Amino acid sequence: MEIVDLSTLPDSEARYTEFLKQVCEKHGIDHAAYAGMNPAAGTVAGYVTYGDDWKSHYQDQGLIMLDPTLHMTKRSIAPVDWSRLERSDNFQRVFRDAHDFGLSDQGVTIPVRGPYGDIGLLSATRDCSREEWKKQLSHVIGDLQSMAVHIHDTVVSSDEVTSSLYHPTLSTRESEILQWVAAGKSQQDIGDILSISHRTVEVHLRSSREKLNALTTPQAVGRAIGIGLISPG
Amino acid sequence: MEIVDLSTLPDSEARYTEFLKQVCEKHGIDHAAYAGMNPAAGTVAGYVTYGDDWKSHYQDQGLIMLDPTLHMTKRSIAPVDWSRLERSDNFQRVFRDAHDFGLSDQGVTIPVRGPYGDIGLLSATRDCSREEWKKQLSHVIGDLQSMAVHIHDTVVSSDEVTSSLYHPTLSTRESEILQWVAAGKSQQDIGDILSISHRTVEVHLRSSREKLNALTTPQAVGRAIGIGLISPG
DNA sequence: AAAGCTATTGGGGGTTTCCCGTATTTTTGA
DNA sequence: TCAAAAATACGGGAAACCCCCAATAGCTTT
Repeated sequence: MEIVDLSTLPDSEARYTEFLKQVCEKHGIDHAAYAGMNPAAGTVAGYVTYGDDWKSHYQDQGLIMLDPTLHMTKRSIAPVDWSRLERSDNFQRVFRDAHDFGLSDQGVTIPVRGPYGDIGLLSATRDCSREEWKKQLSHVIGDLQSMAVHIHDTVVSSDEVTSSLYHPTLSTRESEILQWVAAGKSQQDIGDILSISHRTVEVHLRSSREKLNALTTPQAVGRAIGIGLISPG
Repeated sequence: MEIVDLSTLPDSEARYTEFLKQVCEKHGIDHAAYAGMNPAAGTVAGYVTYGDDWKSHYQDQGLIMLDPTLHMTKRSIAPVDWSRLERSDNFQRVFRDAHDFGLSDQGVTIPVRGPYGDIGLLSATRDCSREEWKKQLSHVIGDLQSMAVHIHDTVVSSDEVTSSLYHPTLSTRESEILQWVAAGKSQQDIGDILSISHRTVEVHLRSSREKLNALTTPQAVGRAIGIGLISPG
């Protein structure tokens, strides 16, 4: 397998879509799409080979908020065949529209995770018979997996916006206190444990929330666990 | 590519090493190793095809604490060829010993991440010429990547199954509401979203806490994520 | 039919958290 | 080197959360 080195292509958004097109041609796929997201930073970046009409429709209708090929697959470790999503209401909703734009509801999405909570999703879709799709998938899934890793690795290491918000580094006190919170302690408890005021505990929790871009402490705890900064207590 | 379904093999630790052996045979690899870890909790589970002599040496010398094929690769997104680790002091130290046990210092490690901060590392090693290794790697890297995902997915979900007997079952509403809490919503927000009273939301949260044996909601969120009942929002 | 679980709503009141400040020390960057 | 930023620390007051209680309804199990 030869990997097209993304870092050697001209430096612009176009190189990613160009890469996706090459993946399509190589493996006989109709369309490919990549979505890179950083939940802790709240950022999403997407590159697709779809037509502009579908792209604008997708954008206008806010389908990104309910697209199950994003929100279901991002919780998975292994690739997810879209046939496993068919029962979802949102799936019906998104792909009922997609049909009007000549897009198939047959595809697969491959999740890739980085060490800081970042998630990459590479999707491939093709309009053909079920049997043909299954056969094709078994042949190219390994390659697609490598492609997914490659593009995600390149995007997160090159995207300046992402990389600036990339490292949510918690201070010693912050992760220490957040760990106690995950262990079920109150701010007063933690203050007693660390021999500081419970007011101070609250300040550290606040800055932890800000760094993790979390609205509430429970959300911050969840994200910190997801990233691996703390463990469930 | 045909994937050996791990879940159909006899239920024991042996099936993982058996799987690794099959990977070796299929791709002409000397040895394969898998390490599943929870970095925040500091727990590591490993399955290897190495001989018992090396295993005990590795254990006795505490090489797990400094093995760069674990600690360097777990920060990477893409597969790491061990040639990139050669400059590390710890690499020299670990593999100087390895040579005495007939193990090669030529290999690759593939990192895989799950949604709960869990990390799986699949390593493959072979004693041959540099050129031969590079050529072989380019052919099998896609398959290895799929294998890495497959084994990590299986290990993680089987751990869930084994521990699910000891874990509670949340009702639909409870997990639904807990998921919204993990997404940073307040009780009032959730009540509006679900079109129910915020008092009802609080009741469900309370029963969730009781079922999860959690003192606080943040702890409940953390545990639910750790168990896999919800995902970080 | 009664018991048990889930889902729903509400009152009252204590507890906890959260947002607004201020201040000192340490670290970082220009 | 010196200023800016971050980390650490503390407090008042408002908002949110949590605990005790009671009540209704649907649905499954015994």
